Formats: sequence, C-alpha cells, structure tokens
Amino acid sequence: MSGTQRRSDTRDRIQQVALELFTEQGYEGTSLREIAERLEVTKAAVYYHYRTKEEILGGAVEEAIDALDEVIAWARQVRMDSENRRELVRRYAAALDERAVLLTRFIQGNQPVLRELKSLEGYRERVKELFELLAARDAPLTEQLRCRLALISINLGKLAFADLELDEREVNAAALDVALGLVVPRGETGSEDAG
Amino acid sequence: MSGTQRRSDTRDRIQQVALELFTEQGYEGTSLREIAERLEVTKAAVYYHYRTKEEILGGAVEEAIDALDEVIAWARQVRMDSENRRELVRRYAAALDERAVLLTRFIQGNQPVLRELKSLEGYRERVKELFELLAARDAPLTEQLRCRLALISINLGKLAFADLELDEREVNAAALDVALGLVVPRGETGSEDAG
DNA sequence: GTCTATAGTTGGATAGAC
DNA sequence: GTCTATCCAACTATAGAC
Repeated sequence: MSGTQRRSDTRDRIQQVALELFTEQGYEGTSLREIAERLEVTKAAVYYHYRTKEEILGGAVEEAIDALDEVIAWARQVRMDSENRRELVRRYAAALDERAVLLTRFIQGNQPVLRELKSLEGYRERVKELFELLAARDAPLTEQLRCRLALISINLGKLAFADLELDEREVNAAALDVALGLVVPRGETGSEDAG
Repeated sequence: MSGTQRRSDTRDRIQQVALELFTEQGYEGTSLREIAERLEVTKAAVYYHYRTKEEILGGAVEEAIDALDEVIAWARQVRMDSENRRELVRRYAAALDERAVLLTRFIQGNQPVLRELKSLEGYRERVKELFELLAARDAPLTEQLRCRLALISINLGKLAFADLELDEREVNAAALDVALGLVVPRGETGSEDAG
C-alpha cells in the first residue's frame, strides 16, 4: 500500500516457481535450495519471504480456494436444475486458470504428503462442497460418481495427458463435452424435479 | 524351492508393509526406519532383503503388471466390439485385487516422485495399452476421454472415497455401472463396426 | 539372517554481516 | 532485502560383529 511493490515481486515469483517444481518433482522431492537456484537467489532469501516451506504452498492454495469460492457462491443462489448443473461445470472449467490447474494437478499427485498439511483442508472442503452441489447426498450412488467424474474430466482435459499431443483448446472442449454428459446423462432440459 | 520358505516370509512382509506406508505417507515421506519399526526388525535387516528402497516398490509393481498383462492378453485375442469393451472393463475391475488397488492408489497419489523410478515405466505402458485397446488412437477425443474416465471410475470405486462411508460392494457395483456406461454410451449391442 | 555402529549426504531452518 | 556461514536433524546405505 505504501512505498515499494505490494508484497514484493520476488515473493510472487517464489510462489510461482515453487508450485511448478512441486508439481514436477513433488513437494518433498523439491528442496528450498532448488527453488532458490531456479530464481537465482539464495535459500536464505527465500526464507526472508516465507517462514516455512509449507507457507509457500499455502499462498498458492488460497488463490485457488478463492476461485472455487466464486463458483460455490454462484451455485448456492440458483436452483439446481439440469441446466444449472451444466452451468456449474462450465464455471468450474472456467475457474481453473493456469496456476489453479497446476495446483490441482499438484494436489492430485501428492495426496499422501498433503494429508498432514493444514493449508489444504480448506481446499478439500470446497471440492467436497462442489460435489454436493452437483449431486445431492441422497442421490443414487451412480449419479454421485458421475458428478465426481465430471469434474475429474475437466481436470484431465486441462492437464492434456502426456501421451496425446493435441491442441489444448480441442482437448478442453472435449473434456467439457464429456463432463456435461456426465452430470446430465440424457437430454433433460431443466425442470425434471419439482421438489 | 529347497530348504527354507521360498524367498523368505520377511521379504514379502516388507513389501506389504512398505506399500501400505508408501500409500499412507508417500514414497519419500516413508523412511526405511519406519518400515523396519512396523515390522519390529532393524533397518539393516530390511537392507538384507532389498538392496534399495526402490527395489521394494519394484516388487509390488511387478505383481500389478502381471495382473494387467492378463487382461491385455485376453483383449488382444478378441475382436473389440461393444460387448468385449464392456468385458474388458469388467476384467480390469476384477484384476484389481486388494494389493493392486493399494498400488494404483499409491501411483495416483505420488506421480511426481515416481516419474524418475524405472520400476514404473512398465506399469505405465500397460495402462496406456489398455486405453488404446479400449479406444482406438483415431477415435474421437471425447470417446478416448470417456474410456480413460471409465478406468478411473473403477479405481474411484475401489478406493471408496473418504467422505462417503458405504458398503464396499455397493460402491464397486456403482463404479462398474458408470464405467460400462462410459465405454459404450448408448445401448449398442456389439457389431456396430465391421472393420 | 539379523544386529550395532557409523559413514556420507542432504534437508529445513537460523544468526548475523552487509 | 539479500548474502555467507552454520546448526541440527533425518535420511539412505554400508561395514562388520554375532
């Protein structure tokens, strides 16, 4: 707010680079030395901006939580008919910007390590809430599974799996297509339940 | 084959316990000391049976590979119509016994660490081959995605996600149901392509 | 086949100069 | 705000006694 850059540029660069390395090599597989080297600063410099390794991750997680919160806030104020379920999936896909996708991929690939990190409890809550908004707790098991798979489909698309080298937008479109088919199996138009 | 237990009982117990701990805490998050302690032996004793930490994992991976190879071998000798694609999914589900599920979960949750472990190349090859058997390389993107999601669905079911506490068999049945719907979207009966 | 002891690294984190 | 230097803990792995 006052003189220098807000929260220093280095601080943000650390977060960005750390998340990249965490995703590539895993959280425990990435040392602060590596992060520092990639940024061409020293370990101690990193420690100036973040008190612990976990705090670096925490910053990135909070940004992703904010993005999910926007989707949740929207979903809570509408009636959850078929069309709005589809819209929720679209908004989820849109909310996953580049850094959030990186985080999602990181979380999926580092679950055991992350189980003990408090920074991620909030994130998990949000994902759980999205699932429950998409499929009521008393919905048939198959429907709940399909809704989970729908969001996974979006993630899969964004990650553009290693072996298929294809146009990113094309894959994203396909992923969205599949996801939409999963949350609304038939061709229901939007007023099937009047409960 | 000769006097003692074949390959010693301890060797197998190490593998079992190691895989459990790797899954719970991650590969790098688990030390050989912990493995040894859980088995009430010493670190050096573990090193007697396995030369490296990676080798412990390697043993478990090979078992899982064998299971997948059986499915692949079957799939290669049949014509891949709709009914056989469904059957492939069923066989994949059946091939995932308790230990293999543990391994699958482990692999999914530790991808960055495992990228550098040679033990897993073979495993990844098999999974890729299963995908290609299920959906031809020139199939529409959405179909390829659906087939991937089908196998993921089986995994999700087996892992009986944390928040839903339900009957295991019921979840497995639902997962299989969803998976079957994904590999054969409509109600196709089995001879749609004569290529 | 299992132990003790220890070598040799590397990690996260801190103190204090500049 | 960034550095050098360093502490301490933990890890993988080995050597050699029993």
